[in-house]
Amino acid sequence: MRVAMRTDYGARAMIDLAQHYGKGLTQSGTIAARQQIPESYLERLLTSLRRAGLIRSVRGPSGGHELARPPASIDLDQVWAAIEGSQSQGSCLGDDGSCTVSAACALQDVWQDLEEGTHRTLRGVTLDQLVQRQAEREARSMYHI
Amino acid sequence: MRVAMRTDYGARAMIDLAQHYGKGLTQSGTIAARQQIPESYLERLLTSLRRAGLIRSVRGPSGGHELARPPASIDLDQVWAAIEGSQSQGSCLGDDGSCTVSAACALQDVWQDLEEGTHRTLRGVTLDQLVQRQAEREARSMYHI
DNA sequence: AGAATTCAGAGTCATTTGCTCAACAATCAC
DNA sequence: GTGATTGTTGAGCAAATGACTCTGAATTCT
Repeated sequence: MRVAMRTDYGARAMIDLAQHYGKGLTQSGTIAARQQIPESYLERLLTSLRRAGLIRSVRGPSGGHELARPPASIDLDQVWAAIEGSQSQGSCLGDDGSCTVSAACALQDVWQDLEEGTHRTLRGVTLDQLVQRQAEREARSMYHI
Repeated sequence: MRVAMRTDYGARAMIDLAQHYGKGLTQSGTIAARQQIPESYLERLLTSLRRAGLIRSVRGPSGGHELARPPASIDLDQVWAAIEGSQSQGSCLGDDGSCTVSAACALQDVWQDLEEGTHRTLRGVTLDQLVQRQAEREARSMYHI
């Protein structure tokens, strides 16, 4: 039950784009270098993010990527959904969401609570909040050195 | 980010044992049949649960398993820990819990929040609560038929 | 035309999952 | 004690997943 690498990659890429929002396009290679993400893997993630309508991409020389909307209007729940995709079903739960063993399975409620809790945690955490937090942290770490 | 099959199996097995708490030992084959879990796989899970001190096992003919403590004193967080084991690290987080990319990574807080939220959801959901819920659900489904 | 960049699909390699098998150890009935 | 019955352990396997790469397009700028 841990966060997948690609979700972390995707989130970091989005934060990177948020940090440069309004300053034109950013190329995948640049993001990959800054965030230490394998480039060819990142491109694949950017595709998912674009399909979800979170970023806009331009090809050709001097092409790149940028956020499709302002950082304040994008939260981690959207990023999560874009990347984690539609692969969420809980164990004893079938595709329709009901328990495959017992219709009275009390566990399905708990597993659903878990998922809802995840969404609740991620929802509301916007990219600009993260950019701001990051800036604060960096400033604070300066003093520590 | 979904609940692993074995966690669901383990939880169901524990509920099964809770339903028969105080009525002596229950054999793995019986649990496997009732909960529709592959028996040889279940035995392996029961070992984990026993190592965690959640159940007590007796071998030999008329052997079996039973809860080591009353169902009210065991919650899903303990079951989770027993089965999910010690394999929790979040993406950009190294073994020490700090971000491998940037010490100022704002994401690590979020990922940690996710994990804490999971524990918070599971903690307090005791086996006897689940048994009770299950009974209520079954009673309700009787009326529906 | 040619270079730089994104886009798309298949393909690789290692890990994890769900699960089985076989040998072993303990316990009970006789 | 013998043998049947049950739990315990370890090795191991097939399929899925995950992280990542390669190749070859498509697109756009100069």
